[in-house]
Amino acid sequence: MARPREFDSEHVLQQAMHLFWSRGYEAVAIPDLLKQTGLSRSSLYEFFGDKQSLFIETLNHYKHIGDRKRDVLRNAQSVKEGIQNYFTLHIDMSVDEALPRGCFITNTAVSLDQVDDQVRRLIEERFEGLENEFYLLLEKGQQSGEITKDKNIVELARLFNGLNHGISVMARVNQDRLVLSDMVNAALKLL
Amino acid sequence: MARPREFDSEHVLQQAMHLFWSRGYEAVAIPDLLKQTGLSRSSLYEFFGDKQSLFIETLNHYKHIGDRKRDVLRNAQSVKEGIQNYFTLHIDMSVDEALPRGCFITNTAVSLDQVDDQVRRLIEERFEGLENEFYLLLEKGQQSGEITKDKNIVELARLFNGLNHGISVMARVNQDRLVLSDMVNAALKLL
DNA sequence: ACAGTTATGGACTGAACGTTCCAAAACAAA
DNA sequence: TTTGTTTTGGAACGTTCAGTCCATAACTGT
Repeated sequence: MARPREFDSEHVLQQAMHLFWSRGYEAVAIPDLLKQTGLSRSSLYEFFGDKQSLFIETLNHYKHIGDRKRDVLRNAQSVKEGIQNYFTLHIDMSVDEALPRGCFITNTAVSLDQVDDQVRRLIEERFEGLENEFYLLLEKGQQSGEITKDKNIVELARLFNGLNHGISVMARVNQDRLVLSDMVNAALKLL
Repeated sequence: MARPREFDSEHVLQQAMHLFWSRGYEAVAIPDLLKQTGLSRSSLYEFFGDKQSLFIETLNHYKHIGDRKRDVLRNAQSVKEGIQNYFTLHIDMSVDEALPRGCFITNTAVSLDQVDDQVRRLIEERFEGLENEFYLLLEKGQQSGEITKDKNIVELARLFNGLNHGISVMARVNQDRLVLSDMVNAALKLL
């Protein structure tokens, strides 16, 4: 053992994530990261490799946030309640003043042209994963009888997935909770 | 009169728009613009001011594309047909290989944190405008009797607006037309 | 107290950034 | 052909970028 590090890597990832989340990869400069995280230049490169690697680590860090939302779907008592609660939480977080606006994954998806394969796969996986969570819940609903069998639950899962990203985009422009929840209220009438 | 310019500004705007659209403002460098448009450095600065001004001009140029889609809503014979046709065109363009993926306005909205007020207002105006187009069509539908009066058309207009941006995001990740049109098919069952 | 090890601060690098500038080029009018 | 005007090519500007490097600091184990 020797000199101990002066930073907490959870805190560093959190701060770096907030920067990338609000401004995007390109618009965040190393000095911004140093100031926000408190790291020295050497420590950043020593422990996180380079800007790209740190970015990927913050994306992975963000998964925890997404997963906490998905838990609402997984633990739902009913389909309607589950989807309603999921989107309530999604909207709450999208307009939370303590967080950057919208969704880090959605933001990154939009800048996908200039991103390497690892990031691309991460984004694709998260997109597919969310659609699948909606599908699984709807499928359970059909088995329990809550959702009639004539409903096309593949279509519905895809709509909710699309709506999720639509809300994330809207939240960057308009923080009016009512506008966002109106979208959900309309869509819920399909169930 | 003197030396005539060697470029066509429509063509320049078109090419520059494609660059900004696919990569975003930050990721496009001046040399990229010069190469793509064929302009010389001096000509770019002489006629378009600076990078930011050129960006705004390309955003305004893009409005024509959006307006062509909105015409489908404005000229619709029925609500269902209008919205169906709008989204068919929207999806066609979102995955058109001759165009950058998704929607330039949606992309820019996501990077709104680092954009000046002029761009912000332009984006907000386009967002509100599209929601309003949906609303006006739905209102006509209620007057004609196609849409029952018990439907909350404010909610519906907002849902379609959100869906529009959701599709734009999805199209950056997944170019499968079926996935995108499934979203629309599900939502159309609300009418 | 000392030796060994790891973390940190800050100077430094070369490349790329957006922007400016001016001499040369290319035309119209005389 | 010459004069006047505007466009163009390319060099040059200062700044900022991501990333490297090393002497020093700050600890642990002996």
